[in-house]
Amino acid sequence: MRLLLPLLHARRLRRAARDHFGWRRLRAGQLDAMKAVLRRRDVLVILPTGGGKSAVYQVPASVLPGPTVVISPLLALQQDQIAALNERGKPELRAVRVSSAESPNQQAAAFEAVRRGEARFLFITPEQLSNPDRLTEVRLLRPALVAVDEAHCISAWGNDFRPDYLALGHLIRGMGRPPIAALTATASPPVRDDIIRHLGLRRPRVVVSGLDRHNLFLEVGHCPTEDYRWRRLVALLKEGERPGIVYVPTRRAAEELCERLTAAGFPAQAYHGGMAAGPREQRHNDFLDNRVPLMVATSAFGMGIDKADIRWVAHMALPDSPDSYFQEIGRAGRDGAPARALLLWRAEDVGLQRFFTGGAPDETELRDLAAVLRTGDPLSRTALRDRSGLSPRKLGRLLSLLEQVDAAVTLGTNKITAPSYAPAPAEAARAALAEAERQQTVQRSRTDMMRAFAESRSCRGQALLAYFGEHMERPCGHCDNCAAGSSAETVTTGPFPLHSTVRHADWGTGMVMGYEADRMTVLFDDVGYKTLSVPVVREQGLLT
DNA sequence: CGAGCTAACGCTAACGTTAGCTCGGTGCATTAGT
Repeated sequence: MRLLLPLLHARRLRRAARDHFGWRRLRAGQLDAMKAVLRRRDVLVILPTGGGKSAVYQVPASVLPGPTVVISPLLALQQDQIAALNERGKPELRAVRVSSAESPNQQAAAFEAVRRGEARFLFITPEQLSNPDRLTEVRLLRPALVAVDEAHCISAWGNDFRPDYLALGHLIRGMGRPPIAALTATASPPVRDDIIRHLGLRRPRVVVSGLDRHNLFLEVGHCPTEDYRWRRLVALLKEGERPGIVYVPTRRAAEELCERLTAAGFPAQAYHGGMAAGPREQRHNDFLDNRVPLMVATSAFGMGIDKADIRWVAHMALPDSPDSYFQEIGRAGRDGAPARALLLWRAEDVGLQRFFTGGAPDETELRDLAAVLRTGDPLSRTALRDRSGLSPRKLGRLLSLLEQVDAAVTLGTNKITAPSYAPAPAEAARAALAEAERQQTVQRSRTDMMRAFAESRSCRGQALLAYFGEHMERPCGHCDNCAAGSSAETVTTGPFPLHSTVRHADWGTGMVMGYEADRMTVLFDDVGYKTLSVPVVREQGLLT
């Protein structure tokens, strides 16, 4: 019986995929992950190409005895996902949502539909769940599964931008701790660790597949001047392939480049987070429906672009990390036809990334805030803002740091206080500062890796995969360096096995991520990614 | 770090130069006022 169960699961899943979704085949990675979900195991799924990632939770959810809560970061994205499920017209796939876009009546109706079994999926944001009453309502639904879509947001946004992402593990425990399926298109080992740690995944089944995009040609151009960068972009546009996405670092650059391109005879539209919701949605849809051949956008344009025939993605600045870069170029060529990723970078681009990484927080402000939390009653965010005089953004960042060093805790009432085991304010401030520095060091090391990738003369496919902790035996054959013949033809290995743990006198312990020509990349716990020369490591015994 | 703006400077006045400053990404939810 024990041996039979997996077979039965596989049959049930295949039948559900066929009956509800019309899919006759499931990929190996997909089926493995689905079986794990059905066995009520936590899973972490990393699948770069769009098609089929949602299926990993949706197919098992359609046969599970209970509703599935889908935590998804963007309301627009939720809307598309819900529409896609409801269009199938199957009762097993009906989806509803609770968000600020619904009236209290609509929200009540959504919960009621799930309670009655008329809806199977409840879409919701982390912010909604951080409301204790809301969380209770969700718990009473007795969800059979929680799907965390775009799970890399935990790592990318949790620390400063959307702090409720960091609390997701607690929130899911608060809804009775159903099994969790975390899904993302890209997650390097430190991002995976963040996801597993913050969600509190228990011995998760990690499924990684398809990181090497064979049909995606990787190309990097170093640009000494802004004018050269423009000319390289124009050269790409003259080839005439459409549609394409041009990523720029700022909103202003998006507007300006869009205008300049249009004036130069390449009709384009701009997209960024500062636009009004109406035109923004309009442009998004126009792009999906082929009414916009060129989109000039900031990183706001990304998640939720489910379009298979994007022919290229160009970057007009160095992205902040290979994580972001891989996520953004991954939107090209999902149909499997040849597509291109062109990175046009200047050394000056790094400065902007340094700004975005943020400076060190003020130790005095941290200490004062920690002191306020320890004296008196728990306070709401608004009260804390009045008391401390800090801006909402800054207060959020400091609170998040203090929470991470056990100097602050958010209560069920959504009020914040210091726990009984909190360190003294001075100690809390010191620890929070150290934590902030650690996060910045790791982020800077990611930017360093991005720059190293841009400057590399070796195979780019290998370099990217090594960054994501995967080994590629031979050069990829679909990057500029391979085409130029500068990628090393021999299989490169070194003194330590891949993924083995090493120790460096100054940088502490780390994991061997990969070898590339005579260099090796190590991911250190405290200082992030470092690239070392293999001969030097050998001669001087740098690592043990 | 760099772009782009403003004000001071020089001193025939007009306007060119420059020092000093600010700003720069990603979104949920909520609220006050039409």
